[in-house]
Amino acid sequence: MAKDQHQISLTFPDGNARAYDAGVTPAIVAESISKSLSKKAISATVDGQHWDLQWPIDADAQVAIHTMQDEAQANELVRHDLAHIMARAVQEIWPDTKVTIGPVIENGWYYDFDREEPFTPDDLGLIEKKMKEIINKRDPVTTEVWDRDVAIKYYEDRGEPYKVELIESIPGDEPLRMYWHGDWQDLCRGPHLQHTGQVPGDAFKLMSIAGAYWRGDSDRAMLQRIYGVAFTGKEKLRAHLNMLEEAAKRDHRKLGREMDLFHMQEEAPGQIFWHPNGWNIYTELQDYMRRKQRAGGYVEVNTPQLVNRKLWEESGHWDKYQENMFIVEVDEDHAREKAVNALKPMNCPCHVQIFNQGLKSYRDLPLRMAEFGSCARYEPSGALHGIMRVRGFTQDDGHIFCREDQIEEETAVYIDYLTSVYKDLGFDSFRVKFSDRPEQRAGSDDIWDKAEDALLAATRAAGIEPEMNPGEGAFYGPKLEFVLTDAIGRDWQCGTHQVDFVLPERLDATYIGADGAKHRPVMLHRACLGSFERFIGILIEEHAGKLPFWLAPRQVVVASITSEADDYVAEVVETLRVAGVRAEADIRNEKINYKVREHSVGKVPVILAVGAREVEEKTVSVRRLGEKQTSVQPLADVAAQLGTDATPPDQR
RNA sequence: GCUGCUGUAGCUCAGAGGUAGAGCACUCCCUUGGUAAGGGAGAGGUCGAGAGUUCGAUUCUCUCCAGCAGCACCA
Repeated sequence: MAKDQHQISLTFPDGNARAYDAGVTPAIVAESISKSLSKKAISATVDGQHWDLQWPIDADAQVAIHTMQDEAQANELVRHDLAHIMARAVQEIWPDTKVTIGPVIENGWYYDFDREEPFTPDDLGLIEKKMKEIINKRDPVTTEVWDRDVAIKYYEDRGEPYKVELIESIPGDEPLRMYWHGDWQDLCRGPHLQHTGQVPGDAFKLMSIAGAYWRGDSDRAMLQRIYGVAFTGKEKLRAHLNMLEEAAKRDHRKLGREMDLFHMQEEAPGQIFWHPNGWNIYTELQDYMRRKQRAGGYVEVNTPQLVNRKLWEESGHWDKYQENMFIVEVDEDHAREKAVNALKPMNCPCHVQIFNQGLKSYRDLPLRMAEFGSCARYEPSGALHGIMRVRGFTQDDGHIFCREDQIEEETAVYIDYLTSVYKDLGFDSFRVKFSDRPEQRAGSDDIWDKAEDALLAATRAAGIEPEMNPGEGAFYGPKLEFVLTDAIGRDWQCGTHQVDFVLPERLDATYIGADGAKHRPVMLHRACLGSFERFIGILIEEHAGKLPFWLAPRQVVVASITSEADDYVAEVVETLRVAGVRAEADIRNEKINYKVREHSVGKVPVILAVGAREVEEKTVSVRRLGEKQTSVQPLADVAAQLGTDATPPDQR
């Protein structure tokens, strides 16, 4: 025994320390503490790192032993073990299937397979059954560290090319860890549970099958991905499935139909037919944004939809963005050549044209130029999604022409502006991603340093620590992305703020400096909502259709209980309209129950029911959406209150 | 764009190789009813489009279009 037998000191969460032989595993540590802990243990945290019970500890460390009660660690292990168990199940059922990778994700995991035959929804049941069998076997989970070449040889022999490639792409030449779930083996960093029986067999569910490119590269093989969700107990699984069901009810596509907001049809894929109700939201939001922009020191402009290719060639879009552009060729009489135009996919080149008219002075900067710019982009068919990702949309676009040393200040001003807009629209918090220099880029590192520093400094000064998105910036400059999530938690970039050194150069934008010489301005591209279409989609889902009163397309329905109240209904509607409220009458020959149900389903925020009593007393019976309680109040009071509610937040 | 799935009445969905059904919505009639569906009758469909197989296709096959989930791409 040449092994190092020195002692190490392990400190536990309660502050107590104990001495162990070096190389002790958390499993042994747990046993030394108590028999029951040893049984319940699933993993450990060693100096902040999630640690397998079988991994040795070689030096003094802070150690915490985890059980299923430790939600974060337990979820990670359960999901990760299930990924392996699922891969084993799939290979047991279809041995010709090749395995690739299977990471833990939010609420579950996925695993990508390569197999000739596509998996069918029925297969999911089969796989789940097999997985439960594996769990019931309580097969031990074991781990070993292998040399690289041994691992590569092993996978080559087994006909697992993806694993070979994976190993070859792992940098360095450190040894690799292998895990076994019973006889089934996978390359894996770990940690894992101790045996398959530790996975709760009733707290997972396979959700869906989808295609996914190997290594996320659309030039490479399309694999089959199976998604699963898993939790530490079946109640939590049930709660999650329940949440998904509830979220589906908030889907803007469903609510858009139910609230009669918009529709889309085959003849115009990715474009929206706004119905009166939906257009009401849109225009109300646009009116609000226009006021905010004015207050924010922007000048509003408007530029052409259809622009000759010459400008797109100069801007660089013809080269870099052509496949996303709608190109329109016009055969003009007597013309020698066809005129080739493109619907604008962005507004920036047009804004530079306005900037370029006349001479600009340094005194004009920063120049904040805004447009509700309608853009058309030929988005890939598979990218379209309701009104959130469309081919025709309108950005609340803006470009700030400024000096390099104004970037930070303008960014700070912008973040402040965006924050107040989001707050007014019901988003008190949002995520910010910071994307820095990509490999392929224009401009010197010196300029990039300054631009990145300026964006980061302004963001942090606003008290926001952005998520880092390394290498994801545009080729012309770094950017901030403001991200909101939809009903089922998918991320959508709404606001954006980007620095651009390139376009002013390409389109030769200049201003005259204090020194009398021409200088190049920097352009900041920014959109706050992003696009009205996407933002309205997010708004609908965020509020489950129950929009803030001032944005609600139908604010009040005044419903008669008996036809004797019809005249009074008209009077109430008129009073509300005068107070600035969108009110409509419902004097149909229907029961009040029926009317209440219909307008509740239609998400009308306020229903005022009036019958003989209200006519007599000049009152209304107020029922707010989502409340069972009603209250009878004087008409004048209700009109005043609703008039206030209907006032946009910036005008209160 | 890629992989898989889907496309039947305005909506949600049944259905079968022999040219279609339900509920809700819609229209009309009865009902005037106090806060989430009162009753009755009626009308409504080239079964996504095109081609093929078949005596016969909405049903089977192929192509296209659109939608859904995911991937890739992106506001």
